[in-house]
Amino acid sequence: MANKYWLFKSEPSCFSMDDLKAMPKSTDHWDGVRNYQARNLLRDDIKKGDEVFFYHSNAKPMGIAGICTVVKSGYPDHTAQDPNSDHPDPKHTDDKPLWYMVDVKFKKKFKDIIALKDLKEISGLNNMVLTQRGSRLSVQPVTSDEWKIIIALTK
DNA sequence: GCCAACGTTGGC
DNA sequence: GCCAACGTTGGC
Repeated sequence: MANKYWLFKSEPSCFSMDDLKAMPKSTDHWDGVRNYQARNLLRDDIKKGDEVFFYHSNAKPMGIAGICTVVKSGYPDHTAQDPNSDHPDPKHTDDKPLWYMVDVKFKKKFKDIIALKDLKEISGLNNMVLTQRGSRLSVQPVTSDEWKIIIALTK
């Protein structure tokens, strides 16, 4: 099965690409997702070996900062059980996990952030989830064509 | 800081 | 099951 491509959003003031790089082994779990559509992707579709664009939202500049790699497929997001975490949810239990996360490892930071503004001007990316008006999904699929177009921008 | 778009909640 | 109200996301 070929690897797939994804895009994860984060507000860098909360967790940035540099923060991921600074973690032990440059690896961390992508916790705190509390949206069902994103949860389904984390639980069912995002697998070890997949590659992920790390997107900085609500930031200057706003755009794709680099690439990380999935090193562990979906498993229950135990931070939901920690009342002191940012996103506790009493409906999440050991028996019936509700929320999921994956582990990602820093791979590469782009020399320059690829700005959302620029992505929106590329015709091949017109149908990308990220460039859709009102798109809020924080974990989203990227097609291999979209991935190639964006990678080519960094060369 | 504003506000449009979206997802979720809860009354009925 | 509908939908208004509400809270959040995230670009601008």
